[in-house]
Order: sequence, then structure tokens, then C-alpha cells
Amino acid sequence: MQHLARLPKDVGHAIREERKAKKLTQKQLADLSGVWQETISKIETGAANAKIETLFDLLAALDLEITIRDRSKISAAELEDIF
Amino acid sequence: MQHLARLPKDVGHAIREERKAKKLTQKQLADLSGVWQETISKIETGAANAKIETLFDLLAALDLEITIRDRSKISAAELEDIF
DNA sequence: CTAGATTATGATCCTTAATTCATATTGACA
DNA sequence: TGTCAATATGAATTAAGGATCATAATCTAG
Repeated sequence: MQHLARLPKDVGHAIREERKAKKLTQKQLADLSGVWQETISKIETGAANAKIETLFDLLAALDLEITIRDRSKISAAELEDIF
Repeated sequence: MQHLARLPKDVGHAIREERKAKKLTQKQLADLSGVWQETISKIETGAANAKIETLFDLLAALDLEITIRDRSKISAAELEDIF
């Protein structure tokens, strides 16, 4: 599964889906990442405008990474076919 | 060109490279994105831990998007970009 | 339905990003 | 080299995130 993000709230959704896909609770992710459960909740629900560092703490704990590229380059559907 | 980001500073590098690839000055990007030139400078040099919303303001102005996925899913094409 | 686990929300305190202005530094180029 | 554009840096102020504690709301198995 791969997540396209063009708006800040997309990031929270992606975090939540990846956390659930890995069968982790917010508390477990909190312990893994060093980010508080309350903060994770706010980020996942879009109630927070998190800092990049906090986001990367969560991404690292979930073994995720980010790629940045032009919007026109390739569609998410096409990428799904590749992977 | 596509940028892999696993650490916060990678984001600043990607922003800078994409801005230069599109032949924009920090001031021009500032006018396009609504983010101040001084702030862009700090983000590009890694001197700032920007907020997600600020990052997305810059990505939108540069017509960029991000994808989030598992670290293990790296294509051959991307490996060539990295090495 | 109930109990326990999970997630959400609210308050306070502390830290820090973003804005804004001023200016210093660097870079490009005639 | 000298000048102007571009970028970086620093200070002060404002706004907001994160830590922390407490607790409410929600979900879920038994």
C-alpha cells in the first residue's frame, strides 16, 4: 500500500492506515516513536499541524519513507501496478 | 527527478533542488507559496523544523506531491537515482 | 451489557516555528 | 573589482505544537 499526499490531512490518514496495517495501537506506536499517544491521535485525526520532525519520527517507527516528485509524473494507480 | 526522504533534512534538499530546477528564486517561491523567503532559506538549509502545512504550501507552489510507502519497496529506477 | 482497552479531548506549561524587519553574507557578472 | 541580486542570519513578537496529566468517549471482546 502506498499513499499519495497532496494535503496535510492526507498525511494523518496515511499514518493511521499504515499503523493499523501493522497492527499497532497508538500507544505502541508512541512507545516505538517517542511521540505521545495524544499527539498521534491529533495528527491522525487532522487536529494537529505537526512538525516535520514529528512526522519523520512516526515514519521511521513504521518503517516508512517519503518520495517527492512532480504531480504530473506518474499516477498512483500506475505505481500500484508496478509494486 | 524524484527525491527520497527518510530524514527531515532530505525535505529541505528536495525543495531546493526542485525550486532550482524550476528556475525560481526563494523570493519568487515565497510569492507563489505565501511562505516568507527567510523561512524558505531556513527550511532549505535545514535550520528549521518546519510544520507540515508550511511544507505543503511549498510543495503545492512547486507542483509537487509526496507519496508514503514502506521503505523496502524501492524500484530499480529509484535505485539508479540514488546510486 | 459490561469491563477493559483504545482513542479523543481539554488544560497548562514549555518550546519553537513563522512572521517581520534589519542587515550581513554570498554569488553572479559586467 | 564593484555592484546588484540572492541568500542567510539575527532579534523580537506572535502563534502554535508537543509534553504531560486527567478524563471522556468509543470500540471490542467475553
